[in-house]
Formats: sequence, structure tokens, C-alpha cells
Amino acid sequence: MTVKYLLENNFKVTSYKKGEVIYEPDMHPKAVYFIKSGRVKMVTVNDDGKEFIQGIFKASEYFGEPALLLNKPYLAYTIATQDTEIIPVRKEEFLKLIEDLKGFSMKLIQTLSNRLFYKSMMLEELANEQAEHRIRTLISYLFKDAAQGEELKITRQQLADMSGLRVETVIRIVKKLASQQEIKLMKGKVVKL
Amino acid sequence: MTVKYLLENNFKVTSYKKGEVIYEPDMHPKAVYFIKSGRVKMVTVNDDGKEFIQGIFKASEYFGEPALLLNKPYLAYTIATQDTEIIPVRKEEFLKLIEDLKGFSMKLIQTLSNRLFYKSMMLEELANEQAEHRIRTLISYLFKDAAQGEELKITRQQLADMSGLRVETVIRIVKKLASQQEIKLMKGKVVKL
DNA sequence: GGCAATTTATGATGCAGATCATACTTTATA
DNA sequence: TATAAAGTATGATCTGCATCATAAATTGCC
Repeated sequence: MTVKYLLENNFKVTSYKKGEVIYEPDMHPKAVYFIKSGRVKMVTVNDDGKEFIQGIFKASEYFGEPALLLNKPYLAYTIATQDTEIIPVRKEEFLKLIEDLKGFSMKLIQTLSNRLFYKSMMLEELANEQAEHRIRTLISYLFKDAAQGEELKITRQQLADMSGLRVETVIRIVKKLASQQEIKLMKGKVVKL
Repeated sequence: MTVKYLLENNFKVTSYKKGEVIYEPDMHPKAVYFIKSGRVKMVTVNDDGKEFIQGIFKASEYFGEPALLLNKPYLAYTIATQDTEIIPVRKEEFLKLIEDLKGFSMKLIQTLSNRLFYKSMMLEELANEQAEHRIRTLISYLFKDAAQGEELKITRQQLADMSGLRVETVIRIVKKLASQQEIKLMKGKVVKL
């Protein structure tokens, strides 16, 4: 996997504390960010200060390529949601990865395609579906690769910020889904059944 | 441009009448579709039959690669919104384009990145912004490369289906924007000023 | 050029989810 | 092991846009 390759080739690791900003809107992209460990959220913030979570990135994933490759300023903030180690790969080096690293370019195309699938799904939900349907779809997407009994590492507020709803609404719906046995709650955490 | 290359290499052209369906949800992808002439909309339809327009594709553009490259069934319908000529490129041939055609792979990555930008922008709008803001953003995006005086080739219904609003709402807002001199109306068509 | 279909227009009413307020529970941290 | 902070919970009220109804203007087409 690419992070291992980068470490073997002496790329440097940068540490970010929980809450630290990696980049913000309007900045000119300088690198692609590979996550060695930790967790990062990508959020856009509107004029009223409301956040929308565009995506959540975990260890071994990377982010920030679209803006870099299009030479456009970032639209979003990326923020470490826990202590995180990141390997920044500068543009020329990233382009070299695409050229040289066998299969990397196809992998990147598939990564972008997966993100498009997710965004298409959410657009459809936000455009046409009621609150309950949105949360059902979102939770089942987030549980996609999870085992039975596993718990969501995501708060109600984050579900709200991903679905365009308010926390109170998400809380009410999650309770309802639990009462209908669609999910289980343990100490407030959503658990897959 | 790639369509020219395909025509020179004897790829076959298929014709679709206005309203004809090119592919539909759950179908297994067989090809990538290059548009020689015409116009195609990509729409998802929910259980109540409400449409959401995921994208609109014009001559020289192509669609359908993400599902093909991920080996996933389509999520959306693609429908010719006028008489359209299409060059279907089968998977092996498309993979060959990526491998062989110099620069094609990077172009594809940029195309996917642009679609991600659009979807991120619209997600933010649908999640957090009021109707008027959504329509402003959408219209200015659609007019991005247009000259002053050019008219939108898009109906109120289509704006509604792209923004998650109802036609009536879009009509009221478009009238308001016109009255505020943000756009001009000529025989009902939205014109850039 | 005339008729049908599509698109635009406008008013009246209803409702899902936002907003506001207030409290309880779980988790972090000093 | 306190105590603060973050997250979950619940009720009451308010509102932007959907929905419904009905008509006028524009476009397509034989």
C-alpha cells in the first residue's frame, strides 16, 4: 500500500493534534496528504458558520488531490478529528507516483470514482428524501464493511453535518430506528446488528 | 480530442432519439459512452418517482466510467434530452485508451476531479443553503463559461431537478432574481447579463 | 397556421424539520 | 475522583418550501 512505499522511500511524517487544521479554503494546493495514522474530516462552512462534512478520511487514505491536479484553490477545510500523522507529498512527487508507480494511476481513478458514488448517493438523498430515509442510507453506508456488533465512531452531530439535518432531528431518528430494531444503542453509541 | 480519435479509428456511432434511455440503474456496465453530438442527462429516481439530475453531458464529453471501472451496477439513468450520437467504447478498449493514449489517464483524473468539485458544491448547497442561494449558485455555475447575453439551455424544471427544489419555487426565485437585475429574462429564457 | 404539449406563472394552504430552551449522560482531563 | 466538556435527550413553537389548484405563455409539430 502506498503509505508503506512512502515511508520506505523516506518521505517525512508530520504530526497534527486533534482539532488542528491541515488546509483551509482558498489556499493554493501544494501537496497531497497521505494519512499514516489518525482521522481527518473534510468540511465546507457556509456564511452562517454551518458545517457540512464532505468526507472523512482514515489511515492509509489520502486527500487533497482534486484541487492540486486542477490547480484550483481548496473549497474545504481539512481538520484532524484526533491526533494524526500525515505524509505530505508535493505535486511533482505525486505526479511521479502517477507516472512511475505501477497501477497507482488506476487506483487513483477508482478512488475518485468511489467518492463520486458516495456524493451522488448523498445528493440524491439530500435532494429528494426525508430525514429518516437519509439517516438510514447514511448509517448503512457507514456500516457497509463493518461486522455485526461493531459501533459507529461517529457522533449524532457528525451524522447531522453529513446529512444536512440538525442534531436534534438526528437524535430523534436514531432513537426511532433503535426502537424499530434497525440498529442497537449501547451507551448512546450506534451499534450494527 | 478523443471523439475525433475514436472516429478516425473506426469506432461505431449509435443514434438515440430524444427521450431514449442509454442505460438504467442496476444494469451491469459494458461501455463508456462518448458523445459525438447531442445532449444527455444523468438522473436518479427515487421511490416516489422524483428525479434528481446528477449531471448533464454535452458533445465531446463522456459518461459511465466510474461504474465500469469499479465493476458496480449503475445507480442512474442516462437519457438523451435531444437527438444524440454516441460512440460506445467497450471496457477493454477503454482500458487500452487509458494505457496507450498519451495523457488520457491524466485527463480522466481531471474530469473526475471536476465532477467531484461540482458535486461537493451542490452537496454544500443542498445541505445548508436556502432556495434562493441554491439557484444563484447553480445558475452562476451553469453560466461559468458563457458570454454575456447567452441564454440557459435549461428549463425551470431541470433547475428544480438539479437543486432539490420544486418547479414552482424555482419559477418564483428566477422571477425575483430577474426583478433584482441579477439575470435577464427573454421569452421566459434565463439570459446572462 | 392551428392545435397539442410543454413550460412558465400565481395564489392558498399544510407540514416536516428547524429553532429554542432546558436537562440529563457519558467521556475526557486535571 | 471531581468537575468540566462534549454528547445525547425531549418538549414547544415557528417557518420556508412543498403541495395543490388553476391558468397563461411559449414551443413543437402535422
